[in-house]
Amino acid sequence: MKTITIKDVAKLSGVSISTVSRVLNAPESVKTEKREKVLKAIKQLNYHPNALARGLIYKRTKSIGVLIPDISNPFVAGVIRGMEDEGRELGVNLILCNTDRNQERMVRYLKVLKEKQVDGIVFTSDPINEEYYQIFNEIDLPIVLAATESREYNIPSVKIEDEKAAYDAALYLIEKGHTEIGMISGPTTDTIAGFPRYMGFKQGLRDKLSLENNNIEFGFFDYDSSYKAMERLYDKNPKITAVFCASDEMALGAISFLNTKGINVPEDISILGFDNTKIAQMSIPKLTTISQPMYEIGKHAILKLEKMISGESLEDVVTYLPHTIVERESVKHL
Amino acid sequence: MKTITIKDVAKLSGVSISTVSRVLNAPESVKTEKREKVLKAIKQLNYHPNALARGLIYKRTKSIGVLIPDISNPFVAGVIRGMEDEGRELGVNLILCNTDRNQERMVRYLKVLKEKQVDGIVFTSDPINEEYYQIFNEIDLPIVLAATESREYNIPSVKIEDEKAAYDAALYLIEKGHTEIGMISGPTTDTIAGFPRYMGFKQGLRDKLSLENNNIEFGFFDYDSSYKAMERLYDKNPKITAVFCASDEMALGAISFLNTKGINVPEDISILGFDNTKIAQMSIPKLTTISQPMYEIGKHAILKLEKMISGESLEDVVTYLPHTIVERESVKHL
DNA sequence: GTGAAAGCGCTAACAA
DNA sequence: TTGTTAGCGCTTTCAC
Repeated sequence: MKTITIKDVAKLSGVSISTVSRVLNAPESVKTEKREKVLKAIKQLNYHPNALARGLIYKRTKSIGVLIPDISNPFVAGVIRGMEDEGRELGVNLILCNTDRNQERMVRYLKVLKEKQVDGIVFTSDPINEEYYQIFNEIDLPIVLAATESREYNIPSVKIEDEKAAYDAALYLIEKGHTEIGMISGPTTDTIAGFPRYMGFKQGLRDKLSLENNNIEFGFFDYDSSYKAMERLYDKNPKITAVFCASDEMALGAISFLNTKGINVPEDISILGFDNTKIAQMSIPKLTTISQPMYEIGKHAILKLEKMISGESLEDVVTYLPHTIVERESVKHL
Repeated sequence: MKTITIKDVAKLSGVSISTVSRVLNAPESVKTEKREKVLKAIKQLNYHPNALARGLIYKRTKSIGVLIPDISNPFVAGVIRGMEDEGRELGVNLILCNTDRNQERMVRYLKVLKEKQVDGIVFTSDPINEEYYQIFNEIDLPIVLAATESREYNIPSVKIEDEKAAYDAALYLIEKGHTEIGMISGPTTDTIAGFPRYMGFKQGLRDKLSLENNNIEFGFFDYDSSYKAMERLYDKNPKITAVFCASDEMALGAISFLNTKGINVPEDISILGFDNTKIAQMSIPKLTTISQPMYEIGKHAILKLEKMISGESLEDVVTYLPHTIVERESVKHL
């Protein structure tokens, strides 16, 4: 299968390759008659310009690399969806890379992305440490963080205010009449979704209930660890009437445990989730949850990255998108 | 930020660019001393070979385009996960394209993928019609279908045997003692996940129960339409003791409806799902479901595509991966 | 308005 | 073992 090039088009239409190039890039600069001939030849030969050759000249590939922990995580998938849609709008494609939080793998990906001349990188969802920062630096590509941030290294980012969201979560539960409130938190070593939500929650209770809350157990944002955390929490304090979970999946784990004990949600215990992924609408009961604008986070991240790539200045390096509380069925007003 | 090239490395290490190229591609053919010098220069300059220039010569980019309906669909995400992992193994990257089943969008994507010189395409999850076939033909790139197939056009594909899976689903329910069985099917116009599952199910009941089943309602594989379908089904025949749903999400929709009626799953009515996505493990009750090997489908698709790209012959154009039944809690043995 | 030719960064003969 | 050079497919001066 011979690859057909601009030369073939030129020959068939009886013009020079420059003219063909012109009808591709500045059609008005070519006399109508010739232009038509060229266009016809392009159709006839089913010619597609070679983006590699173009990229070599333009130094822009309209491709960007996306580093994510795992595409099968619904939250991540939601963010990616927003990125892809915005990418289509802007004519850029996404190269997907699952890191599984494996640093070595990330370094390898970054290397091939650099070689493939991607215009930029968006890094999603994971905390940034000194080492990551070094790696980003070395690769020397525009980068934006989506659903994560890095104040100390001043990398552009898009996310919600997690601490405030958790604070609001606490307030919401209090408003609903709860005073004996528990939390299933992510690990506090997680500086994005763990620690800030933990802190925000505690602060909310301190401010409104003047109480130092110790009804907190920990898991890893997933179903199983949360199931067990709920068990511990219930053992520790069965008088709890509401628990705030640091992710929707955790909320489901908690509900599942309570279900085995014959404890009803929300009649006996209220559950408040976090994320508002699709499962929040499909569980029984449907989850009341802190909604993160996953799709918007993705869109904004791409938008911001494009600005960086094209050298525009950013209005704000760190942008916070608003969270909301989506009320469904898992929290009861006492 | 000047892009540094093979020339810079050559100059710094005092050799010709060919030598640099050699240490990159056939290190043993270069004398140790020079090789070390070159390697040192590469490190020092933080040089990354330009994959565009390479691709221009090799006619191979180690990138492949992935056309999916929607990444936020957990089934699709599972398949993509498998593809990406296999891709990493083989050193190829995935360019993600959400089509939302929009043909125009698909055509545009295919065009830019062609221009970007991807080595091949994997098309996921949607039925193929005459028009699609034409489009694929025109683009003239190796293509494999994942979780879909096209017998008439003989396009290589990887999926399960949907009809047999649905047949097995019917048999399973019968084995569990059910005789009054319903189904919530996808649209029969869907030639992949709709019609075959519908047919397989009916055939199962015919073979084992000698009965022409009419307890079938239709939805679009999603929660809401299935919720309503379950309502219709229950109105039509409240004596049903089991229903087979054409997707896990549908199963959840059905369960949700039953729940509002105070009908317990599986005590009063058993529910059998399809897919075995993550939600099947997180619902109450946990879903007994027909498991599709999403991850494996993805891996195999990439493997097969790579074979086509490298000109190897395929053992089988159409490959069927085995499905299994994962027993959890939503089906009761009568 | 159009064509010839240089050059993007690299690999692969071909010489030496 | 190494260097020189042509050429991958394209855009872009620079003449005409």
